[in-house]
Amino acid sequence: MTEFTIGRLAKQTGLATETLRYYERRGLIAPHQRTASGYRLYRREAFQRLRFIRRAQALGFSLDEIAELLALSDDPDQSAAVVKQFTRAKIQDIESRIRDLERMKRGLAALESHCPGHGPTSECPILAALNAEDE
Amino acid sequence: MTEFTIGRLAKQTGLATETLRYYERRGLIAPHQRTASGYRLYRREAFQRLRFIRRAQALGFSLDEIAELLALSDDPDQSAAVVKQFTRAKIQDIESRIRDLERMKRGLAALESHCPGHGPTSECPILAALNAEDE
DNA sequence: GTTGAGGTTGAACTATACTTTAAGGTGTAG
DNA sequence: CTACACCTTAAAGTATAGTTCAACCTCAAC
Repeated sequence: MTEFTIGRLAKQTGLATETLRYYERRGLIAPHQRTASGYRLYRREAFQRLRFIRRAQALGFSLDEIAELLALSDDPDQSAAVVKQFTRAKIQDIESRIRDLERMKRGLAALESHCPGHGPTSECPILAALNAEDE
Repeated sequence: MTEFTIGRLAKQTGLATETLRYYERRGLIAPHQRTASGYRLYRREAFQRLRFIRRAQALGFSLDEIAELLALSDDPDQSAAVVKQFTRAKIQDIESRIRDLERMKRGLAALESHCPGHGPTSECPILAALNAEDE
């Protein structure tokens, strides 16, 4: 069997059929053809494409970005330089998000360490800090 | 002047009037009273409450969580223990997100270091890795 | 031939934090 | 008295990644 209905593809990839149709609307993956009655038929390449999507998602790329990556991958005239630049930008984006989260974590940890963990909220240093006049 | 219309409160806090109305719908802040014609009137406490919201947001709390924090702050019968637990849970949440991002970053950095940055996409190791058969 | 699993579509819903729009009332300065 | 800035509401739109729903069609088995 070299062709799969959407349900088989879904079962084997662990995705929901609705997700596959959603990816199609987003331009990420299309069935190779349709049956006379309109059923989607996918070939083995679909698994590869979905694996690409899954891996790229795990690396932090959005579906829009993945669509761009797939377009680059599909077009032999494109340069690897574009992909590298894309990757670098994503690394910087992630580094920036990590810095934001580290800052939040430090702020929370400082508050948490001052809280005795008992008594009324009126004496809670965490709430006091959020309410404080000074900056 | 001890009372402020929504526009004045917005200007002084840097928030949009729509955002203030949105916060009201979300149960975060309400005007002290209304004029006969329905205009919202806020008192000085509103600035404090909005500062609380801003700071809590900067620490990574969602508006729903901030609503809970404000409710805890408003209720003298609540224990500081709840706030401390809340803060701990948020720290763990943030640590988990940082770990996810670190993992992504390592994956991207590994790919990026293998890419020469020139040549056709067909020879791009980044795309190759995303397409690769093996796990 | 009917039942049940699985397929089709478009639209609406989820979560988060707003922003925008539409249609209309209010307050004040000239 | 008429601009014009500012206020009101409810509803819809934005971005992201789907999920759920309604109404209907198809395919294989019994």
